[in-house]
Amino acid sequence: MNSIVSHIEPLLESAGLEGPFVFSTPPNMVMGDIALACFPFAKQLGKSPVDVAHDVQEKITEMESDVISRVEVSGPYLNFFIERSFLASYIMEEVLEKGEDYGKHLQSKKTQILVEYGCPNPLKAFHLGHVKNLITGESVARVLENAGYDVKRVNYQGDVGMHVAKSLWGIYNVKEEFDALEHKTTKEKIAFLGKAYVSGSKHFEKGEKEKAEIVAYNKRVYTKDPSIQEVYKEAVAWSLTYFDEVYKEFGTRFDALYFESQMFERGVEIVQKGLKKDVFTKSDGAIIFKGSEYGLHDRVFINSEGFPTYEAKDLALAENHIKDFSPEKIIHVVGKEQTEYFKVVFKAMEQTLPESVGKEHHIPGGFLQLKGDKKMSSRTGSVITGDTLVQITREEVENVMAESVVSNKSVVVGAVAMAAIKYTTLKSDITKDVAFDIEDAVKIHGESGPYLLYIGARITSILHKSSGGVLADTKLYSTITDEEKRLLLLLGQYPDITKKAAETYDPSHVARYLFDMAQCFNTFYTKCPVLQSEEEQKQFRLSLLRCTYIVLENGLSLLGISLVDEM
RNA sequence: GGGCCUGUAGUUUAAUGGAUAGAACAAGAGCCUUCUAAGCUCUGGGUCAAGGUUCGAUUCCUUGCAGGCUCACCA
Repeated sequence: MNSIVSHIEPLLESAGLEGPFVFSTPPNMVMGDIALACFPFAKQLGKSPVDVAHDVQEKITEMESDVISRVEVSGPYLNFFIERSFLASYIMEEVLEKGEDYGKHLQSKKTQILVEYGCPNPLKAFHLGHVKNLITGESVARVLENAGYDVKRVNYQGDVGMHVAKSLWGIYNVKEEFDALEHKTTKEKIAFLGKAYVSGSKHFEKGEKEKAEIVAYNKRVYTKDPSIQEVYKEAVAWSLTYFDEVYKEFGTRFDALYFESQMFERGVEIVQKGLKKDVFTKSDGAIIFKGSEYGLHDRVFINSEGFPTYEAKDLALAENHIKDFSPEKIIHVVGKEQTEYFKVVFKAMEQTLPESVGKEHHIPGGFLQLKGDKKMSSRTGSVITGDTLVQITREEVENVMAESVVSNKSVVVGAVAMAAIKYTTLKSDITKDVAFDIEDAVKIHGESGPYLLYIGARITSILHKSSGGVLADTKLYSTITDEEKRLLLLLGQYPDITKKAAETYDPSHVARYLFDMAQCFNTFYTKCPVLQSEEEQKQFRLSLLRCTYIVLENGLSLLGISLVDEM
């Protein structure tokens, strides 16, 4: 739309209007292709919006234009009808010419953005919340790259802290089991660690004695007590190996991995230094930052034991981010429950790390709410892990594909399952909670990943049967149907959508757009036969298919979803 | 209790202050001798409540109601 509009604007200006012009899409395609509301001009010209619309319509109708076939007035709106052959050649040429670059943008200068996401905790299960975060973070990164930013993916993993202590307690509680796992598979090791954590957590809440033991483990981790190093390091290594597999499976990778244990000492230093400058204050043996003086709330940065809290470690992390890269922005894709936390930490950071000012941003991710509207917790042990989700989804896909004969079926099943999971995660506003219903997540009908993959398979199938032949020819075809026009208009909007997604750090715009586009394609598909039509029309439609495929592929790649040839 | 956020069909959701609030699922009725029916077509059903600002409010403001998150030694 962006580009087509640039052909309409001069007409409006010669009709006496002053920009900027804000165009929209009429509610119904019968009314027109592109709309302009005349409210803003009413004041300028001292007339009612309806009169303005009529005036302009009259003037534009008198002008010669290859772009506009006619203009209609509907109340205060001007509705433009684009010349169909112009629309077709204009959009199709651009899409075909740019190919995988269609919908990409350039920034005037190369700006680096750090995107932090992932952030699982070693020694703890990789549950659905992590899956959501991983998928979302990767997609945000891709959307920003597509918008011309130099994106660096960073991950911060919590290898120290109470959760680790709980797991260690659980491990030592059944140490023989742990030892026996040495040569077993990663999956078995991880299952064990998950259980150890649950066991530690339960005992932590239950008994005072166990609680004290766990707190002692926490201290031993911090003080690098030699007696636990071997087990601790081994268990962390298991987790990290597993995470690598998960990252690969979900199609993500990181430019840098940071660990909480690395931020420990520097975190203390920063806070101690800040204490001398009165950035922090002592309170009940702890060192706190008085967020309350800034309309926020107070937080402990170093506890009364002298250990840094997560807050202090985050200060050190930020320092590392800025030292290791040269970001203009650092985006933390983290759950929205940490919104208030980040406000306080960023405020403290303004003073401990002045170069961070204006760079740190928190993108609050919604929760993954289970159907029973309970926030999922890995404490209860009744969690669904990422592996389980993938497994259940695969089974669902296999059911549907029971009859179909495709080559390399298990690969297709995997791709379709992954598309289903990713699409469900990304289709709604990033900050909103995703109501997670396992039935819904594995959905492969309606607004879903597989629906999108399906149109890709349909297109591939037709192109395959079209007796080959490269169709570089974007021959103009004069009789373009309504379905074709609608599809063309949508294809033309794709670059606007990717831009909006980057501006709002929200890939869901792309997800929903692709669904609209796919719906539109399916209507075209049922109404407009391709291979059976006569030569000139067939050529045109084949080109349109290729354009649709390009946009589909580009858009899906921003969501981290790959197409399949058949399904 | 303080702060922050959110309330849209039965469910999950969309809508720079603008046209008849748009979809998906579920429900009901149709469509496969024709490019993949994981599809298409049709039907019913919705803005938490009350005020206010505005030519115009799902959108902005106030109050109420309901829910979520958070508020010192967890991450």
